[in-house]
Amino acid sequence: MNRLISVTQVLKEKGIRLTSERQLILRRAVNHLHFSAEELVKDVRRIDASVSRMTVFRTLTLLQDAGLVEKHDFRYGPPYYEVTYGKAHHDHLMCMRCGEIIEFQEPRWEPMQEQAAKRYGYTLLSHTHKLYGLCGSCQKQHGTPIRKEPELHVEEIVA
Amino acid sequence: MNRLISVTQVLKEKGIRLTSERQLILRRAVNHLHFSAEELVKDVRRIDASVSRMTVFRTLTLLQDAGLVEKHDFRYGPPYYEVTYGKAHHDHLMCMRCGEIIEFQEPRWEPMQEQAAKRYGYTLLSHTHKLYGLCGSCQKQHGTPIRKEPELHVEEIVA
DNA sequence: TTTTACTTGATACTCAGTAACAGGTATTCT
DNA sequence: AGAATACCTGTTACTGAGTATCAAGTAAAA
Ligand SMILES: [Zn+2]
Ligand SMILES: [Zn+2]
Ligand SMILES: [Zn+2]
Ligand SMILES: [Zn+2]
Repeated sequence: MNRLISVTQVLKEKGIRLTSERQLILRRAVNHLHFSAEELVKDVRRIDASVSRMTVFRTLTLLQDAGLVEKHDFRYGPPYYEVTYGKAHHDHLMCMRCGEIIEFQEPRWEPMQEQAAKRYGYTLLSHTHKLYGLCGSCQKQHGTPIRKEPELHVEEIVA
Repeated sequence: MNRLISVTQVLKEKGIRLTSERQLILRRAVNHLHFSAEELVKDVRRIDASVSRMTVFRTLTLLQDAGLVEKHDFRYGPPYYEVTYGKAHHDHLMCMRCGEIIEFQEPRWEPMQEQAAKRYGYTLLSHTHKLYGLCGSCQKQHGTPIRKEPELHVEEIVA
């Protein structure tokens, strides 16, 4: 898996020790697209139950500080994490009913945000832009109430 | 206070009972711009300690469901609430150091988001767009580290 | 007036983490 | 190699931002 190798590479360059726990956590993280912390904990512990919840959280913040992982607060469901290393900037579109998350790019917006910030004397450092709606198939299910807890589309274990 | 009157008006029209607790909570809420739930609890209880935390939370969700209040998850600090009733749509710009929150409008973006969603077969229902950076005065303070917990600019009590 | 519905406060619990701390591993120094 | 040091880990306890439950109180409807 290419992405795993390059991520571990970056960690080595930053002098971050690559313990077996961290390796496992990384291996599982790059296998998901958007995952909650608690999901990652379960996923990791299903493979090695001796790895503690704490270590998963600690590794997650480590990776965030190293700029490899980003945390996204979506309005529905828990915060999701994403291994962004090697991916181009993108924003997110979420279905409020089934929880599907689509990543999209809108290059025209990016410079406009910088300008907006400048109008108020700010230097822009980052931004989040999230769209919420109903996906094609969920639009058809008129009767069903909107679920607040989205299903996650998590791949099967390929430890 | 005009805004308070029109907000209570809307609640009456919706058949929501306007108890004394709710009146106090509303009165305090419209007095703040962006406030955390816990702040509102303290603020309300400073005036009437018999009002429970629960009631404040319940009223807050009540107001959200009625579409009068919006919750904003900013990346730094706790979630903030805002009485949006009577205000035009706007997005937010936050200083990562001092926590200042600026509301701004960018009418050109709004239709573009609809289009972006449509490209993926989605109907857009809402969105959040938040910019993070450093305000003018915080840009000058190079030495000081970036604080994660922003100071809140809360007005004095005018019960 | 009696029944019913809504609202409240107290208490307990959950979820997503953080903090403190002691024991275990690596790394570095001598 | 052995000692000193730094880093990493698991356990336990705690926090913040709520949610769930439930009994008692209050208001509205019949
Ligand atoms: Zn963007
Ligand atoms: Zn859907
Ligand atoms: Zn907008
Ligand atoms: Zn500032």
